[in-house]
Amino acid sequence: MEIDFAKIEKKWQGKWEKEKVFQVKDSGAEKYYVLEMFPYPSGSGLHMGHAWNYTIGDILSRFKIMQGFNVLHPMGYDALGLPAENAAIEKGEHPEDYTKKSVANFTKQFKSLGISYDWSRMVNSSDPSYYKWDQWIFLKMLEKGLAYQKESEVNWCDKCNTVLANEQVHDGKCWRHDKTDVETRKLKQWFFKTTEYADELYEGLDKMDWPERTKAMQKNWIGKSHGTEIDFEVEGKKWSIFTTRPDTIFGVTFMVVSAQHAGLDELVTDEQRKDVDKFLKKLKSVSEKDSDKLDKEGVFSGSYAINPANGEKIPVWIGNFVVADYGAGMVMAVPAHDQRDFDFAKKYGIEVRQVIAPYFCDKECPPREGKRHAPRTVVQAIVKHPKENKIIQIQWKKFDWNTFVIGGAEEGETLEEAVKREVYEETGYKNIKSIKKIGFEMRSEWYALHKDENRYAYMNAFFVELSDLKKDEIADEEKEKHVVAWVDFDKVRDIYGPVSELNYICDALSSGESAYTNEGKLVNSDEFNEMNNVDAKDKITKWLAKKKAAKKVVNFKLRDWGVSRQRYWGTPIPVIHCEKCGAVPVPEKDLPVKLPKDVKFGKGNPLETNEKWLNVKCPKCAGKGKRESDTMDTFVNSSWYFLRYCDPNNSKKIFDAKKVKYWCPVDTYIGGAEHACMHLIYSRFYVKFLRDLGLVDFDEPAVKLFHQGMLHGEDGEKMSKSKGNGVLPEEVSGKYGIDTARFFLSGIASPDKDIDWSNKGINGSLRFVNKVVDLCSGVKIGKDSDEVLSKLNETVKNVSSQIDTFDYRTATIRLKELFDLLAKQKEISKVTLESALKMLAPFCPHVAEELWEKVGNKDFISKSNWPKFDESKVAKKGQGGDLNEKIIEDVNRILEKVADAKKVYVYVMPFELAKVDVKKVGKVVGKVVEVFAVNDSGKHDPEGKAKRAKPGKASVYVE
RNA sequence: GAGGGAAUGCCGGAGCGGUCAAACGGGCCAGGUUUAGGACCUGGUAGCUUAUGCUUACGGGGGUUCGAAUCCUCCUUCCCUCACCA
Repeated sequence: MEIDFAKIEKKWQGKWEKEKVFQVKDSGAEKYYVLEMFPYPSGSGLHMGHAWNYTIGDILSRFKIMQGFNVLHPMGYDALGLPAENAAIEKGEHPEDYTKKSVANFTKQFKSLGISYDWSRMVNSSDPSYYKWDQWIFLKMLEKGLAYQKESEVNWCDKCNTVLANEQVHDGKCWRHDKTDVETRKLKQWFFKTTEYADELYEGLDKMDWPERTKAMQKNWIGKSHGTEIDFEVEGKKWSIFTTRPDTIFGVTFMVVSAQHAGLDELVTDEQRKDVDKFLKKLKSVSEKDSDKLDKEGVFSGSYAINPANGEKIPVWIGNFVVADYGAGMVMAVPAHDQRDFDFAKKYGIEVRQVIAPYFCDKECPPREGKRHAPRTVVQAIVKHPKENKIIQIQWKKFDWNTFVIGGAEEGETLEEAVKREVYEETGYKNIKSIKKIGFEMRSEWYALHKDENRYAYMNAFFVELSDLKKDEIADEEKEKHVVAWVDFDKVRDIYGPVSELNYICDALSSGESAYTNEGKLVNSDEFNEMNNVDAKDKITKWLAKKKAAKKVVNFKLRDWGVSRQRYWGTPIPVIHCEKCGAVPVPEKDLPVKLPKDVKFGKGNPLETNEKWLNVKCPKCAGKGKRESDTMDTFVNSSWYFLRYCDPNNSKKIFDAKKVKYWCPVDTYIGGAEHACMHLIYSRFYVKFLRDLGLVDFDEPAVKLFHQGMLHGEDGEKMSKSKGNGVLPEEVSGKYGIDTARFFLSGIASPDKDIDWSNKGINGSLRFVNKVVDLCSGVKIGKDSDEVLSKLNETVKNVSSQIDTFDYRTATIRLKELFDLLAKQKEISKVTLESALKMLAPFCPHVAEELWEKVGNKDFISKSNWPKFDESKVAKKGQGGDLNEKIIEDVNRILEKVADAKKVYVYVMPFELAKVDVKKVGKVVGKVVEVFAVNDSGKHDPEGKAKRAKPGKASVYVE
């Protein structure tokens, strides 16, 4: 039988619409809310990639309907935005008309895809009846102090001709124009206080069933960090400096203030003014080109700060690597223990003061209790051969270890002198070319077996170059102790005996000079010396707090959301500026503030070209007023649209709280990962705000989030008009049928992966669909074989859970297997055929409806009940079936392998399975066997041997 | 630099402690059908070899276990996100 895809698609789409198959009521059975991110209706229409995105949700939605849920599956348009306005500028078409046309076109295309949307609930954000509520929320935010205006440096994209939020700046470029540098401008802007919810936005993530990477991205973006605020006095003014490393306070040798800091001027002294101006000028000219590759640069401001820990006076520098609006915009620099500070200090010759010593405790000979020993200073020297690439290894005769040249420093001796002396004493070499310190002083602790005492060493490593091999005979006493050997420099890491600091020394030697950022013991830190630096963080904070110079704080990277845009096609901000009263909110009864149609596009903000709209009376004093001409960021519109779907036509309220309570939160939300830090954070913020207004009773917009992958063209490239690799749903539909394409795409890979379209590949799916059609027209209805029954039940079981977890790929495979088997049968029952068709329905809805009807049904398969499965009908393939039997089988097989065991413990889970017949098990092998039952918490497992016990499986422990 | 994810035949990808490595698709090879092509059907696609057989194989090294593609650990490589956040 041939199938006319175009014909049946039209037929069933018509029927679904006419019979309102997918329209839902706001009550009834258990609800399920499937949502795909609503699209921006562009003029170019939908391509196959879009179609696939929405199909992913459609499959889930249809499945949930058949499972008996009351499914809300709506669609709408995020219709405000720049492209419409740009089209207006380029083609002279009004954004409103452009949008209307695009929406109509999209809707037509959507409908021809046969997706299970309830079109009666469509929302369109460009409709005043929608954006009225954007304005209403704005007023509420204003009321609660969450919307505010401030003059600030903003991100400006020249191509968009408007301001961007921080989230919309990627890599210093505009998120829409990845070749356009974002500039900073000073403007008076409206902000939403997202920071008010920073902590909740951060902490809430842990509890959410969202993809790890999305949660990680959001965490990263919000950037919560615990630290200490330490007060430094700078020229008589208090600066609260944020740091996560209070333990390094004694190592602060300078301060760095951001070159962009607002209070910079006050810090610059007259003598330094010239240098500073020069520096700032240079920064400006560089940042345009390659701001990412900037070196750390700076200039001395002339001011000094007082370190509250020790009263020291330290210089304040101006640097290009400090972020102005994070923390205080000034940092305390500890060059010894922060790489950036280190680089900066080296460049400008500032002191590097060590306050943390790398600490090593010999694992093989750890210090013993009660055997204290006073610390002593020890030097180690890597001595290099004057000509060859070799170094000296001291091989100790009495103890089985090798070292570099090593020894204690004597009273009154400098470290260099000690090195010289030790080299001479141990090796006899007397002409040294250079001595170079390696890394920082260390702390090393071990138990010296031969002396029965603990050693605590202040260890210093040196790199020593000999100028020649002239040497004196060494003392007999030394000769007895060790042998001097030359070994390859490359093997430096292998030639050393059991001394734990080796790796640090070698790393420091090979990487050259750098800051030490790991853990260690405090040094040069007064009363905190020899304390572990991690413990010291808290101790020092408390100590400073007592002096009223510090407090523990939590800091966030997240900034407030700038929502003002200098463009036309957005939601007008409902504010009127009055000379007397300032910014006055438009009274609620006057909402919506509609966009005037009569404006001029081209230069500047179009809203300012309509004088009649612009000039109004102040609602407060009735004096002269001017409307706010900025509009809101379009992410405002998409932050709450999913709530409006629950009650889309309400003209009195934003929505009926009862309806939202029934439907929300969204159960499964599907959309691109690119929104992880924009739309998804904003809508979480909105939900929290609306919750605190008492309008909703949940904390997060969506229970589950799924990021679909992108559908690429056959060449593996992103589908685009310019590349000519786009695939249009209309064409596919005509050639293969939209259902065939759905089935094909479902079967390529997991829907969260990027996949490539393939004209060859779709043939395989066409073959399958034809096979199913042939089966339905040719098969003899009769009885099922056991094999068929088993396969059917197994398939129902698998496919049900696979659709739930978006494992569409495996589900299509199971369906192929099932239909393959059915096609081979002489006869099958009608129930079996129908069940198989039902499972096919979410993937191939039109074909399934058509065949459902062919088989003799009058109703819709889309509304039929999802088949149930019977575990007992699934054949035992050498396993399965009775768990008890299976476990006995398992155990016996294992026991045969471990024939020489004395005693065998068998663990089973869950608890109920303890009824495994012990005798039966033991008899087979003739061994002592004990069976334990284990529950989930590991109880009934006194010896902790059953860690590996898994439900339905036996775990064996052999003695 | 920080965080997240991944590595399995020619390719896309299943498998998530024992039954079982390579399901399922694509590609390729051979045979059948066919005037030919397409479509369709059958078999093959690590090696020995042609059998209801053995060997080698799940990025690499260690480990846990009676047993590891699967769990732990280190390393290598790749992808994504944020990156001077103190």
